[in-house]
Amino acid sequence: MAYWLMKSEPDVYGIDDLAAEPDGTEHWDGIRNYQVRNMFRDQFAVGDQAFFYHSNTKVPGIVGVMEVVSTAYPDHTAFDPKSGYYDPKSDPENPRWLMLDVRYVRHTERVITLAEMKADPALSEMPLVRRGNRLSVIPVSEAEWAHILELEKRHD
DNA sequence: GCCAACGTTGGC
DNA sequence: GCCAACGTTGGC
Repeated sequence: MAYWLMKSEPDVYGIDDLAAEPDGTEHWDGIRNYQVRNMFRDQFAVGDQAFFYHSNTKVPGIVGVMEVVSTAYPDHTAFDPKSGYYDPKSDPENPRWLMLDVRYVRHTERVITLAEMKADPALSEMPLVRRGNRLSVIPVSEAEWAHILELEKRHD
């Protein structure tokens, strides 16, 4: 089983939106980056766990946990000219972009902020805290996953 | 709102 | 196939 961190802007789609979905399940669409698409295609498996991360917000950080509940399949928003994610170079005969389904597991007890993860030597190898990283889906090692869950229990 | 970093596009 | 221009991401 693998672990992931998946970013979303709370103004667009946040952890509360996922929690409110029927069965807490929704597709993770709109990925338009080849590295992420390849991770979806080659590395994601049903049962994987993922952190829900709020980006582009006042206090960026991890706000929840979710579970991967499907393998990757074509992202239909790419076929829809009315969608903000429309990509004329993707068509149903030869889909360029993929999405998959995730299910809400829980909110974290508190926001585990980017600032504290950056300051933590145990997490210094995470692409999340590395300069210039722009991926919206990031692999997390088992050790990092466990460490972040420990961080969650710390309260100042 | 600014801007650094980086991916993509397209002319040549 | 190079690379400048452009667009996007996302922290601050």
